[in-house]
Amino acid sequence: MERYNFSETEKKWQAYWNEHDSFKAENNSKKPKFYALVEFPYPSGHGMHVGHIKAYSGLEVVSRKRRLEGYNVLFPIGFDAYGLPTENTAIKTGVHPRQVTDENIKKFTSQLKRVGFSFDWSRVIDTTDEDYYKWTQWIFLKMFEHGLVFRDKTLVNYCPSCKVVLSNEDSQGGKCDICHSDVVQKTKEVWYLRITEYADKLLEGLDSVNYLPNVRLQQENWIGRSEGAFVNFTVKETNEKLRIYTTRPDTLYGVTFMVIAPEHPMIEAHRAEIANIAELDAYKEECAKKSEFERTQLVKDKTGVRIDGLTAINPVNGKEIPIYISDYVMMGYGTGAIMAVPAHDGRDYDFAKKFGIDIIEVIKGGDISKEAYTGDGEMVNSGVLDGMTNKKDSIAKMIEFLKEKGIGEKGVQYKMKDWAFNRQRYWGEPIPIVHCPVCGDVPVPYDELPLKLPPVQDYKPGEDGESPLARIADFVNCKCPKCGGDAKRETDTMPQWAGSSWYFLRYCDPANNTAIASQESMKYWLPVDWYNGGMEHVTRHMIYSRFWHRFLYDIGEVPTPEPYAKRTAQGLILGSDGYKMSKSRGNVVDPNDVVDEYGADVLRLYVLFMGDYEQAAPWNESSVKGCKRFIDRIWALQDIVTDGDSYSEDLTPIMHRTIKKVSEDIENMRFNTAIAAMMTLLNKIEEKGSITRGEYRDLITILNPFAPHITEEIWQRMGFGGALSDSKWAVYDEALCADKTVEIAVQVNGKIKAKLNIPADAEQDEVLKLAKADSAVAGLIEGKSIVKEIYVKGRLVNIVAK
RNA sequence: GCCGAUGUGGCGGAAUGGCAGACGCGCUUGACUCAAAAUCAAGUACGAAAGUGUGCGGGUUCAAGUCCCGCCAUCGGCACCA
Repeated sequence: MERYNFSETEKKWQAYWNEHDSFKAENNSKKPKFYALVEFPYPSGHGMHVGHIKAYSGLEVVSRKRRLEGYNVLFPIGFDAYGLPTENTAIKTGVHPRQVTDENIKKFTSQLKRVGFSFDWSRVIDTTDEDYYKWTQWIFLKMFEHGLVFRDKTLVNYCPSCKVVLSNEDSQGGKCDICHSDVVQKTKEVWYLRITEYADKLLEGLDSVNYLPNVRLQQENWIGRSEGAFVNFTVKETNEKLRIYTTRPDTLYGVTFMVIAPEHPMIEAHRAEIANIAELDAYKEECAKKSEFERTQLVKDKTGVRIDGLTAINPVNGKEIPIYISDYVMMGYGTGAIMAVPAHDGRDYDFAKKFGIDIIEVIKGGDISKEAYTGDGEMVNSGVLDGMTNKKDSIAKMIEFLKEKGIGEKGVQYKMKDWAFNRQRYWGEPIPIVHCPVCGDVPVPYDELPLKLPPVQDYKPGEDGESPLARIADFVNCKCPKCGGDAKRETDTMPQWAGSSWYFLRYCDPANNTAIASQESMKYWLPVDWYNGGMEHVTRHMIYSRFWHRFLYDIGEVPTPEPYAKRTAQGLILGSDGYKMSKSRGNVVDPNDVVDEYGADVLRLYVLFMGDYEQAAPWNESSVKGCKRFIDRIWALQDIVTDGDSYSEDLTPIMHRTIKKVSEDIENMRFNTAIAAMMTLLNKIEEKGSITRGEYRDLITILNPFAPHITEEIWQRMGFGGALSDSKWAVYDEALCADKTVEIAVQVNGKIKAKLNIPADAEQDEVLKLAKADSAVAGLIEGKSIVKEIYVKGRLVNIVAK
């Protein structure tokens, strides 16, 4: 047998699949459907990364198995091509982003094809395509129509380097997600999507889907629902209400001061009444200078200033308490004002200690002279609540009390904020809104979509934080669609998350030019049966797309409330040095290099064999060679193949066991142990020295999803008929999985003393007799009384002797 | 700080409460070769042995990597969220 020529063979089969449309999904099929989705890549200039290969290989294997099992499989791919890196490359090199994108997509496509992924290439989408973003704009307008889009002037996260407004999601940790520079706070006119209106629906929806527990948890944390109460305090001097939100209304009697955010409007409204307004202004200015990062991450010590001239009255006991401003209270959460209970809140405690404020215990159990007590206990000094010990009951009772007295009510808050939806950049979907001096914000009529991104020469952002589109007079100046008067177009574009929020819908029917996709196609394919991707997309992309999908469901445009029935996530591939792969570290592995040297099958096998699919694992060049050896040995089996479509007697149990193991492991994403099981089988076959045609056929069938090229080639050479990709998955018989004889361990008092070869179905009496007769065992139990005898079938015997 | 995950040979990692270290890498020895690579064969947790070994300390059990209690470390998410 000649050596396996992987490069020739892989090209041959890739061409074959291409010509035969082997992986084309059928929209009108009687077969059961399976929709497998992987996160479509952002086509960056660096080309693909082995991490992409691992991310796609998981569902690639599942998809190939499903096809052999008789499913009509939709396994699509596309490109999430709008975004800053492309625009920045364009600015740096002077090449238009359209051209940069096209080149990058070409590069990615060729890389993906070289790996032999079974994507349906007839359904490729590109979010920057006019026929695609037309529908992104269409969905935006639908949201506008339904009141989910609004404009507001607020403090936003602004990246001075990228010159764009960032969402909270894009500026986690106070760093720009794209360029990693520090984000600053800036007042800006911002478009928002009212995602908070969907907070509860997004939470409830989690009950109906099968997400990895960790994924679900992160989404829940992100939405951050908390239940509590709103309480109205009164400001003595102005007789106005100061409204707060608290999750612990049961501690109201322990309130000894109040704190409001530096930006709280009460200060501006009562400048005249406040004696130390200059001091407050100075503090406010100091706070404004701090970035959100400094404000939340670096500040350990509490700072603040007492408002001189305003006093609050605790509505439950009439006590007068001071009001402070401090930056540990945020304007963006709750009401921007809190009641402070130093005895039972760590932050309030720190503040009270620093400013010498009273600390009143209302829950017994801690030592408030040392620290705040946040645990449970008996209520004291608390009027109607005194003597209660259950926190839940106390809270309920207090809420009831507040309601009765008309001073407060139950309330719910979310950490999730509305989605800042505009960017001052060129390479994004234009926001289809016209600003009319008469009519206000007017949507571009649906029949004028797509609102095309004008081809320009100069796509650098404006120094003033304006979009480059603002400089294009042709684009900006227009007529109001409503009144026909002179108007100006919105010049900001959508964020990168827009196009990826609905792409899975487009795959159902990618060429449709009258709808996002036909109802028929969506009814057939949705929901996505299995979605795999990175943990880093769990809180942003996943939340956004679930929001869009749920909205489309609510207005009757899609047939399912949830887009993804199941969600898993792969672990990172680390560099061989154990660090995250990055250009700057120089530890990035290019999949092309691996394909050149070892072949696509080896690359695919290795990324799945290297460890637990969901865990991170470092790249190891030597281990890649191990997979190469495996492939070559599978190839060499052609030399020892013998006639016979059935299994040989001695290999029957392990054949059935391996098929079972591989079948089950693929479903559980335990690809590493599936491959290990096939290696074990191979070892056994080599030890035996021969393999029947039937055994070989089934072995390459279960290996096919992992290593499709070599298995197709062997299939053809062996003359099994047709193409393996059109064949059937191997079946196993549970009854034939067990070996006839087994080796069991013999323990005395839990320690292994001997081994026995016995028939698998041997009875306990028989086995114990054999065990006691063993020379190593006999001596140990002689003269002792046997307390207990345990026999675990096929495993071990344990004799407990005293 | 809160939430979650993880901790097993030289390395990546396997183990429905039932023989810890499957499988792969690496390494050692041998074969082939003038030699090397590749390939093939044997071995490979530690210990001379009795034995000892799954981050540490306890516990349950005939039997614990696995279950329970208490720690430690690493990673990830959230973070003055009231």
